[in-house]
Amino acid sequence: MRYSKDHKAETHERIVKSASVRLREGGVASIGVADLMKEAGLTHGGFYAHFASRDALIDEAFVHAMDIAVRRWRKRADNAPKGKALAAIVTGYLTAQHRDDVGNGCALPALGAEVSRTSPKTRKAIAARIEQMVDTIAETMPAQTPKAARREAMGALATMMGTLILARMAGTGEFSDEVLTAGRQFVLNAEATAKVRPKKSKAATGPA
Amino acid sequence: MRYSKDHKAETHERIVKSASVRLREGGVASIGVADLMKEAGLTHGGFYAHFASRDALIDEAFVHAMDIAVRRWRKRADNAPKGKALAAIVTGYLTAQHRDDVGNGCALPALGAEVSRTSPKTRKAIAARIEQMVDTIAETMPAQTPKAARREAMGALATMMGTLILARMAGTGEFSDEVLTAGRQFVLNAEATAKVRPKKSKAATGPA
DNA sequence: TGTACATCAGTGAACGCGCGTTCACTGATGTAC
DNA sequence: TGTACATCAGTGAACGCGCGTTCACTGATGTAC
Repeated sequence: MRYSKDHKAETHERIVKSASVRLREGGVASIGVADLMKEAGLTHGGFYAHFASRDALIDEAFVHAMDIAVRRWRKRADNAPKGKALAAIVTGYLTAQHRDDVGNGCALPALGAEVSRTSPKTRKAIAARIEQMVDTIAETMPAQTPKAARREAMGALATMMGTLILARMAGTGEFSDEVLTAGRQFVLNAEATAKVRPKKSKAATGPA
Repeated sequence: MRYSKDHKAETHERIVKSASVRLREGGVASIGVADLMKEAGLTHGGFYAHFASRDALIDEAFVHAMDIAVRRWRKRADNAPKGKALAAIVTGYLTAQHRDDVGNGCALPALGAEVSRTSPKTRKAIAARIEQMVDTIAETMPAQTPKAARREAMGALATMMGTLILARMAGTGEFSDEVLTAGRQFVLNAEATAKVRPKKSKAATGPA
């Protein structure tokens, strides 16, 4: 072998990593083989020693971005103070900094719509990772039934990513900041209700 | 003139309309000049009698998609039963049908991430329309202060669009359906809390 | 230990396709007389 | 009312650029002897 035994694997990973940043920043269209190789300090011809095609790289970049996101959610869940984990998570997630750094931010708001245009295999891999995120958040939820915790986690996750997207659509001004604030409040409000209420929320067997 | 006086305007609108559907369905990358003109029953050369460039059309298509969305929110708000408007809106918005018909669905979840890649001018136009949506929803909110209603509306809007995106990322199976259900519950939970609580939610001056 | 050979990550020129854009032309209709 | 002319939405061939992909080649290193 020309280089140390895992030199190739390292190069491969370097390409996938920078692809996953660009993917989040500029979408699939922003990924160019030549650009990416240049960023990795190589020339474009060598690309095909690592990937069967541009599409194959894109699939990997999607999954990689999701993997990073899963890891981060787990970290957030682990680090959060017992009892008010969600508050800590939301506060850390819905920040102006996160809004303004798409490339290094969460994969969910960045990739959202583009996911449906990937291969079925990749879509499955992505769905599996979303489930992992949901489960991770659900663990931090104050008891209830496991199913209720899962529902709450899904709602919170959807609100967090939705808020970030909406804030990004709104730009970087006052209005956008207000969206972030509203999103934080909204998650915490919903959780407060869930904590207070009895298990079922459907029928008129509520407290009143 | 060759055709009736507003024939050109009609053709123009037809192109923009089908572009806005494709835009939501497949993103900016899916918009091809030749394809679009064919869809309008014309040949590609005529395109430049209507638009300065492909980018100019894309800008128009973005704004058009947002306009449709604004109009729909207003309709929903107007048609909703007094007192439980949000429930009606959420139930109508977070459906499997809406999830599965991206091209004719709401612009927010479909365009999300791509908005930041449009021209500053278009981004401003989009932000203005988001504000209109927020105001429309805020009107349906049970009193409180106007500011609180606005916040609630933003949170609800973010949750609805976020849920739709998350459900789409999750595919079309059971898991995805569960996401929709969770999103509906989450919005209603948050609203229930807001209704019950006194104005301020910051300090420890709460009910307990 | 030193030398010849094999390997293979990486090079860079070249290819070819898709697609946005241009342009000379067409022909149906409105207008001037 | 009829005829000649001007207009301009639309046509379709052609251009050219960007970019993914291919391929013959390189040269540094590991391995065999």
